Amino acid sequence: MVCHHFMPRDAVTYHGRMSRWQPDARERLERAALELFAEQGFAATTVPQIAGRAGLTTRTFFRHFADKREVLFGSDEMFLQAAVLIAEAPPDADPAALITGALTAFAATHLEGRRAEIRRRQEIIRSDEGLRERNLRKRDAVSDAVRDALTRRGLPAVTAGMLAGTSATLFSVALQEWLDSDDDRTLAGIMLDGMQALRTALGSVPAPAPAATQRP
Amino acid sequence: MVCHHFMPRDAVTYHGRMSRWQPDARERLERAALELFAEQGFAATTVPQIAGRAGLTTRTFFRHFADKREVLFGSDEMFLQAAVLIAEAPPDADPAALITGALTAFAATHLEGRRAEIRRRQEIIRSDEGLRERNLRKRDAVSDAVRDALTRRGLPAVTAGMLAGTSATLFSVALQEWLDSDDDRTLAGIMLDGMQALRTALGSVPAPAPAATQRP
DNA sequence: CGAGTGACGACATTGTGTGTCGTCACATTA
DNA sequence: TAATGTGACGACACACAATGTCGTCACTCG
Repeated sequence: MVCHHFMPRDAVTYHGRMSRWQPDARERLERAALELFAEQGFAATTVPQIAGRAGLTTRTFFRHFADKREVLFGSDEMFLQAAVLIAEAPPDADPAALITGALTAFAATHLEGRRAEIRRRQEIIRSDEGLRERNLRKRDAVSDAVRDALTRRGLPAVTAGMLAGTSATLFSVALQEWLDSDDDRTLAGIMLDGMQALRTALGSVPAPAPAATQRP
Repeated sequence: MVCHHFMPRDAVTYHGRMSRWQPDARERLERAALELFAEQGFAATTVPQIAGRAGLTTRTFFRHFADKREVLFGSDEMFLQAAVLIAEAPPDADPAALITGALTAFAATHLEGRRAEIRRRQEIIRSDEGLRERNLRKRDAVSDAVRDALTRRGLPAVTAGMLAGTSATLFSVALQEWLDSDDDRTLAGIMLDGMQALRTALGSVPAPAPAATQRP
């Protein structure tokens, strides 16, 4: 019953009319969460803390993000664009080249050049089990999208699944290597190297006998 | 302050001395959870319900499982045995054959022949977002173990990472195909097919020019 | 000017997960 | 046989996550 009739907190800078609330609620929540996670860790910060720092309520936090983890992955729809690149490529392109092409293009657009920033984010994710799970889920969503794109191109289900999974692996391994390295190797370069490494490791043997039966 | 001095519920069958509590608490919890999940879905069943059906308390449930999801993955340490197979193989074996060998051996030991049972479990997992996440996390743990095993064999980091990720993908894709199919194809066969499909999809082109630059 | 919409605050409630303590069967040792 | 762990569990309390519901207000659009 006690409605405080909130006026927007001190309006230091505003142009035009004043809304009842400051805009950018979602972005404010993301920033506040990132700060608090860096300061005291993910598990130790509560949703009320995040909302409080953003000048909002707990309920509003959950209106913008499905759960506490999601605030770190909220602006990640862009990852699905890799699948779009594959779907829109010329229909006769080689699948493997398609994948490395989409991945390197995506890297050049969104990742390349901001290694420090991404490294900080990855550090937070690595620090918490739940966040690692969510990260895997996001990766899997992209893999699913890639698989569908490849399937629509006429590839058989198993092939599409294997290629999609491989692309997710390639992205993940290359990203980790890129973040761990101190020199200025380009992410795209690491990706090409990774793909080549897999090719040689896999192609070295044309699948002879049913492999040494190593049963205990 | 009200301790009920619980004696074990009706001891219909028991041999030897009677403990204060029935044994197999963990197994009882797993069975009760599986039943309830099948009856009313994962999200709709609460931990108190599970514990109640098992004749235990909520607190005891969380002594055996870290969270509600884990009750479905509790007896999965066996998956790590795939990594052991790889680590113990002769040091000069081919990495790719090593992976398919370990995977098919594992499948033959634990999966092959109980498709219906595994299908029921997978159905529950597929029905809930949180369970899918946890499933991915388990898969990733195996992948990590495989990567370490390959690294200890002297493979470079990127190659080990790519091969480990590929093995996880292969397992996942093959398992899904196996569960979806009605005929009696063997899981090991599907795995070999999947590996071959990836090989041809990847090896078909020796990486010519830097791939058609498909930048929007 | 009046109805609709959308974003938010306020409040209540359920469920998850944890800390803490007491109880008792069992094993160990004196 | 008696004293002393130890381990598994019940009982209780509690913080926090997440959701449902309602009221308030600014902003539209007719």
